[in-house]
Amino acid sequence: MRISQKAKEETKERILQTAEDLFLDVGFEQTTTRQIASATGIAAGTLFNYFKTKETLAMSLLADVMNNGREDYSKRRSGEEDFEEDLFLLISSELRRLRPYRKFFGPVLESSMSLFSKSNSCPAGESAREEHLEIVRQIISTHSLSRIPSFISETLYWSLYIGILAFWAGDESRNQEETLELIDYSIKLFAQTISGNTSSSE
Amino acid sequence: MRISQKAKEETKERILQTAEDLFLDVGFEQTTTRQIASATGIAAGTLFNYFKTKETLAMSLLADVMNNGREDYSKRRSGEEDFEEDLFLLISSELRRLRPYRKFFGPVLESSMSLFSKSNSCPAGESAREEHLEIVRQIISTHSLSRIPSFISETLYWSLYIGILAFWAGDESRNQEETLELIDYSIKLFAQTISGNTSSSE
DNA sequence: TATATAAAATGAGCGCGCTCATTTTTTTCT
DNA sequence: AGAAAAAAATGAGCGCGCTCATTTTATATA
Repeated sequence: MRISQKAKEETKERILQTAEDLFLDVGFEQTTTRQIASATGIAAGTLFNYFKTKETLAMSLLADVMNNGREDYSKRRSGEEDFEEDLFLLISSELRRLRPYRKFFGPVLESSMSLFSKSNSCPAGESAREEHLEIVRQIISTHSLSRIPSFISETLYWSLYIGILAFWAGDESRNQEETLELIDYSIKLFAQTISGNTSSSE
Repeated sequence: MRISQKAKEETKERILQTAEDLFLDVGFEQTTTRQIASATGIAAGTLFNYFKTKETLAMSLLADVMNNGREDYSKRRSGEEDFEEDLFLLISSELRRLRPYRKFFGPVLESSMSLFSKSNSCPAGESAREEHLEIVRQIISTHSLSRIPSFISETLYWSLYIGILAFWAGDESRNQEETLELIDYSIKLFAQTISGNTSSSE
């Protein structure tokens, strides 16, 4: 059992590596699961013993990368940041890691971390979202008190966050400066809402 | 040419009607293009002479409905509304019309009006977005002056708007009260950003 | 080591969205 | 009306993601 277990792990790694290469090379949609399988040296059907869907495979790849980004964030964080700096550090840490995968990021996340679909049956995507949101919750609770329902603040945050990712994926401005600007505004906006100083009609 | 033109229009209408029935009955993904074709009384391939993709067909359906919503908005608008009321009227008018299609709204919009993909080659979706944004631009320009770059305000708005639609599509609270709450907060949030009273760090 | 059992790999094949060479229908021209 | 040209409908077939009955391999038991 020991040997086989290890072998399986290795195969899974090999699939991920092959898929990454192909996705980067020819894109997500253009890469077929048969290509991935044969380049890995396994049968077409075997791939699906390791990953339920092509989507899941890709998301698994990207979730890993985003996890790394979140680890970077934890390490870089000094604890002295204010609310907005803290959020900025989180998001920019993720984006830094995601940079090489920008090319096929859009198509994958569209369906995997999408705003729609209650349970999209892609556990990697689900947990990536949950872990990201958990950090955001912590940032909120350490830095301020939210007077608004948590389902509201989470939905608002996730909308803005996905919006940032989407914009970033297609941002052709030099060094993605426009993305940085968008992040700034998004965070400022979110901070204001969270802190509850709604200026009109209450 | 006259006769055939009219016949084509009718066929297109019949396809749309059949598709609507099937999408409502069994859902978007569960309905096959072959089903739609045969229920309409045309060959499988013929359907694609009228609509480039299954997606386009569905989006065409929904874009129509959203156009109606926007017409409702224009009619209901008194001109006395303030900025936030005006936006609320726009969004709620659309949602009222979309209500019957909530069931298959999510899956379709996910790919058709998505935040990702620069040009998704679904003209109906593209123009629905453009027309919606045009109204928003007008609302902004009549009610206030925006001090922020327009690509920022549009991106922010669209993120929030898509977030609302997504939440709404899955909102099981009585009368979608939670959606109303989300709309309120989203608009308030957007209004603050637009008006430029960013309270911190400038 | 031989046998029984469980785990993993396999690839033919399904149903899907969609294409395109061919056939059928409609329009135009004399 | 009949022939030529243009437009539209057709359905066999492609390549895709994915399934599943079968075969192959690894493990446990004696």
